[in-house]
Amino acid sequence: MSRKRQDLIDTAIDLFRANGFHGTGIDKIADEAHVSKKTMYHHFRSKEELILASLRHYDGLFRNSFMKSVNDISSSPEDRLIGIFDFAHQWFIDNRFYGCMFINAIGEYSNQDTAIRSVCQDFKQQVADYILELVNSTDVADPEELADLLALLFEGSIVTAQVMGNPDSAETAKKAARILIDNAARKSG
Amino acid sequence: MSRKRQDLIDTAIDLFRANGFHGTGIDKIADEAHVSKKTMYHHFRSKEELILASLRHYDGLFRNSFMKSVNDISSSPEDRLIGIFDFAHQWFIDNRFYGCMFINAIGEYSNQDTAIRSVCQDFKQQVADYILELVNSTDVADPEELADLLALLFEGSIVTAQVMGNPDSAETAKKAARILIDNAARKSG
DNA sequence: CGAAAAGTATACCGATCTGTTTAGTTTGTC
DNA sequence: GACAAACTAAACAGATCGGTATACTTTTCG
Repeated sequence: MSRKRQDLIDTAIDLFRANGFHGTGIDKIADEAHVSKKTMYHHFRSKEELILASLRHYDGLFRNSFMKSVNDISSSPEDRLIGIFDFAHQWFIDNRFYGCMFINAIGEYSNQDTAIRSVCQDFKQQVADYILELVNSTDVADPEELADLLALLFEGSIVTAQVMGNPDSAETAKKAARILIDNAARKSG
Repeated sequence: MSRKRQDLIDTAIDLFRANGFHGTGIDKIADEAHVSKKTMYHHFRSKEELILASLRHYDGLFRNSFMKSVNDISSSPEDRLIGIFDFAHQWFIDNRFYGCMFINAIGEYSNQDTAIRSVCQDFKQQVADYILELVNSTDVADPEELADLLALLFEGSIVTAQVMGNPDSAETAKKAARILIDNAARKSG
């Protein structure tokens, strides 16, 4: 993998997150990455290909950081489930938090571009799968249902933090998560 | 209020929702509204002013429809709270559902444009206020907290429906809402 | 009626967009 | 040390962007 190629992806991720996809031009990405436009079009056939590569790379970065953070919190599956929202809070208070890159991408390409939609859906699905994995390690009657509920809270806290500029939505979600987990455990136990 | 002006706003709302804000050009809006560009710039100083007018108008339309639907469901505050998610489901199954216009707007203008951000925040705040109003009519120990939790579920279901193309997220949110409302009532009663 | 307001179509402006081309330079490797 | 791959800067294309100007027509209303 080329160094320049990776520079382009890293720069593109930063710019897309801060200024959106339509709001970020090819020239600016190439400039900021200190790469000529020709080289950029050598590595990526089009802007859409660069967008897709950026989303895929960010997918890996994010999920890696997410899972590592949550797993490091505790060895208890219950604590890890709650820990999701500690991770969220840490994410939200970063001054370069501009919401979820994949939600934003879908927002800009809702009416077209199945490839972009697909990458975003894959990301969300994998996050949901990870949450389900954690829930499966706990003793609840309906793991799929609890996992769905927690994933919904996670998404809700992201959007609320983004729109309202309020990182505390992570704490709100955590309260709800505690109640829902307790409820699921009570039914099962 | 001019007829042409309203045509522009109506058309702009449709196009912005389907194709995004950067993804929708001035020319296309004027064409589709059957209004000349000159007239358009007579009514709106700039694209941003048209965006703001569109967001404000849609705010009114949406909240009106939302509150009317929910209030029509039942006279019981508890049923109305649950009814929020029936409204959401109806919204999501529309084939012209492209997510929440305000969330999408923030996604495109996260790094600038305080005016646009402000309109979006106002919208979300007013929806939250309405939910709190409903919660206040029920007998719970901590109305603010329950309202925050339900608002979070609402946002989560919107984004999940949008990204995953899955209107059932409304039903998932409804299940969570029932548990959270029961929990809040039990504490209080 | 007559004038002001609001409308039309269309050409134009400079800037920016994605993408290509030209011509020349660096770099790594056998 | 030569050759191919990767790179550079910069000009160029054609389209589209937001926004303005020109010249004319329709509508509204005292």
